[in-house]
Amino acid sequence: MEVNCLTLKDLINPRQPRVDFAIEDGENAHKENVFVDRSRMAPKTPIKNEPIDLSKQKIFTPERNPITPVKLVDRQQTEPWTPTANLKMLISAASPDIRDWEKRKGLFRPIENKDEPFADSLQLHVVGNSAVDKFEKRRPSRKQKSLGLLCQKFLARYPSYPLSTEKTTISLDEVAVSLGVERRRIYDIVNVLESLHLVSRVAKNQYGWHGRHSLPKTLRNLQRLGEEQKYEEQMAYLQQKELDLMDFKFGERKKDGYPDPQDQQLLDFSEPDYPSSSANRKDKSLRIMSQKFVMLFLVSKTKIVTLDVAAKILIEESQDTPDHSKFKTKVRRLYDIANVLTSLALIKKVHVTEERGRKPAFKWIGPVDFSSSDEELVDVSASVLPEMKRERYSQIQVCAKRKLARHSSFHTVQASERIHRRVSSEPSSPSREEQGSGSFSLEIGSLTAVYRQKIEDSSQRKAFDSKKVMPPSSSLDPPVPFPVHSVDPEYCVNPLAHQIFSVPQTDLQAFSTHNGLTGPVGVSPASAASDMEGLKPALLAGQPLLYVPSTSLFMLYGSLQGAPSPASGLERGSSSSDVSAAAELASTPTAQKPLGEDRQPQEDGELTTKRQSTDDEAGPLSLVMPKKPPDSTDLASPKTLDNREPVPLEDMHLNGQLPAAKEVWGKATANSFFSSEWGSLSRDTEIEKPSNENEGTKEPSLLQCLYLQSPAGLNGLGVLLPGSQTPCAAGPPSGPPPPLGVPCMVLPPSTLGPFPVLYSPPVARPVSSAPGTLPHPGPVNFGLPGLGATPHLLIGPAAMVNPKSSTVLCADPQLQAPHSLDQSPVMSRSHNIQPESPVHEGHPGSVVKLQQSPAPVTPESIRHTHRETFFKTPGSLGNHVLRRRESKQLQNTSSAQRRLEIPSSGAD
DNA sequence: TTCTCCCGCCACTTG
DNA sequence: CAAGTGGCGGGAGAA
Repeated sequence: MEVNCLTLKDLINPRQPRVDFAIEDGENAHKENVFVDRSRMAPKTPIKNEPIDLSKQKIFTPERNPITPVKLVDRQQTEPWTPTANLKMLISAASPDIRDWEKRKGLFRPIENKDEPFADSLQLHVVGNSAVDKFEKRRPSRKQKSLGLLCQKFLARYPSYPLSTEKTTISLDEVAVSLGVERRRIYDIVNVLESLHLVSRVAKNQYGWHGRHSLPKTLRNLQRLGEEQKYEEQMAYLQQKELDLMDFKFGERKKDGYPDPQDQQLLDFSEPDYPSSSANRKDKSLRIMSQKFVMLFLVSKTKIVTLDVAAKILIEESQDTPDHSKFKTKVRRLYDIANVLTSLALIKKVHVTEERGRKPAFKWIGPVDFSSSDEELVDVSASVLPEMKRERYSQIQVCAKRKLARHSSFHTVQASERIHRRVSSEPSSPSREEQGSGSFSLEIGSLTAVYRQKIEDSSQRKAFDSKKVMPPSSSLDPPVPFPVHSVDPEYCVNPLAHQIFSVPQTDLQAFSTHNGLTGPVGVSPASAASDMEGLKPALLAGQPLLYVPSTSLFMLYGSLQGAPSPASGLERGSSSSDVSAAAELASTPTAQKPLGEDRQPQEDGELTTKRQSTDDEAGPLSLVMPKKPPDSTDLASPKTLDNREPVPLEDMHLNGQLPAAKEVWGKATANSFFSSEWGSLSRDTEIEKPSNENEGTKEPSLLQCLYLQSPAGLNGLGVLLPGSQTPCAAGPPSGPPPPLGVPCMVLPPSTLGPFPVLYSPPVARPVSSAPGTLPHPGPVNFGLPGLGATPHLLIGPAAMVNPKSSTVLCADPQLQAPHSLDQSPVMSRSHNIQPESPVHEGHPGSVVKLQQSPAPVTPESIRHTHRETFFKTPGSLGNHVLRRRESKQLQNTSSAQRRLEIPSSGAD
């Protein structure tokens, strides 16, 4: 006990150097090492250990914790506890996840290494100081206990796209125990997930896991509801109004402009209405809030929602008195929701800088375009929001209409004025949408303007500087230098979505700025930042690199507009310049995509979808990142994989993407965004694959693709194909080293010009037995040799790739095929082979597709991340994975899939 | 200081 | 009535 106390003190006063420690340090080092190892062992110990709350961990001392046998042992060994040792122990005992996470960060190693070899006095100090600090870092921090991280862990437990056959039930108790948190926290997660229909309550303490199959529908529905509710207008109104927190703080409602009580009532479609009949409101409160919150994003053209605005809207709807406390409470809830949504890769944190200052906000990074036929919408509406009965729905609609009627005029005028004032200068001519809708479109006028500016402004840099929306400087969003492979690290992180991310110009610029990327691609400073960060790196590793010439592409892109793409092109068609147009599309889902995107042409769906949401992104370049392919590892290593379920999304994406890509290219339309997810998802949903095989096939979708839209006419596109790729497509596993990482890249020379890119594949990947490993982020290096106009890029993944990996890749194609099932096998193939596809050759659009190699060798952790979930935390994942394995259902399935996959590769 | 948001009390629901 | 749910907001870690 005493020792422990000392330790704590030490922690508190790290500075105090102790001679004792000095000596001990050496020991500690060893101990630590040992400890670490044990910790690893620990996971195997009954999960029960985990149950301990992280929060409690702080308090608990080894002695107190009889639970973990490990500790006892450790303790004995390490009698001379040093703060470090203590911390380590605590941490390890606390949660394997954390442990892993930290390990990944490399905290331990450095320390350990240092300690062991040198037991210098210096070290002593070091230990006393830095070491302690480090330990503290290790100590479960608030971040580590964050709902977002917890949610990731939670999500990691279940397949994003479970087979129809597999019915996964979630036991709240079990989950709480396994995740080491109290059930209350699980409710928070589950409620949000439920709002999106990812889960549904089955019985007491039991939820059913549905996965993301219906997510597109749900979002579509929400979007529609949001539109009906005129959330966009409300947002614009609030913004314009600039209701400050002040208003709420003081509990004063502004008279001016503010809707009178009556109006509010009209506005309040929510509370009373939503909670379906009998259900108590409370029950659904968080769910409803979540849905509304999502709606705000979906209707927002900028796809950015500031918390204050969201909170205000919620307060209004709830008819709560707008006092400060209410506001705070709402904001808290919004954070809770946001954390979950972030874990789902649907939103990311950003900050909006306005006149008033910087405001916390979130940006929608999930699928943007779910437009579909009306009928679907209708159907969906019913299914998606169970709580919301149709009646309600109709009521809501009515309310919304009324609301609009009342507010619109008022709203419009003021908002418009204000916005104009801010933005007026904006160069871009208002898209018809904007004009049509009036100022609303400007909801975040400044932002919009900024983005627009960016787009239009040839000098992107300026735009960049001026841009008001910035990625959170903090952890999540470091303005990443061009994201290497994943466009935006943040985005990348989310790979979940596999969504296609457009590359913001800013990013591009930044990228350009950086002459070359070196080092692990994935690792960006950003990664370091947040909890997510830790994960990011892993993700990155798997992902391919993308290089996008910023400006040039941009410019080109703009020019391209002209050529509308036929089919799916509809949405895209507006392409280029019309960011706004795109926005429109986004906003008005229904009409636009009448085509039956769903099934058949997944392509369509995909194509349709992702236009980039907003202006900002409007950039011509769109990157499509399918989620990371399920890791090669998955494929490769059966073990690791098993836990997770497959990652259908990816597959889907791939399939979809390819086709889409083709179309795009063919059409020469510049921007095409697809969300393969959606398209794929829907398919999945529809088509459920009963057999593991199918899943297995899905997994293959490892590939990540980047699309750079290039102007339609680019003939000059430089395409780089890893030689291996083709082969891969062919599928011979063993063949020449398959190109894992990036099968091919097509870059318009012009664009590239500015950026010579070197892509050095990660050097040898760890040869780990693990199969296809993508080059981790680390390995990839970009250099800027001055490439000429000629094809700038090169990717040489193939060389890098291990044969194994290659296999994986090959396997992927096959796997993918299944997805493509819906479509044609050809599609699947094509995507693999893309280079081969005609599109590549002739098409103007420059597309860069990178397939990622799946991945990481080792790891489960990685794989997990990449896979469906993408949840960032790689580290944590690892543990989870293990746990997962334990978990029955999932494991089995996944394992099966894995197996299948492997074979497939073998077949190749 | 502000932003975040964990934590857990306690009221409401449900079985 | 006990257990399950989850609203709510204090208060503290992070930035």
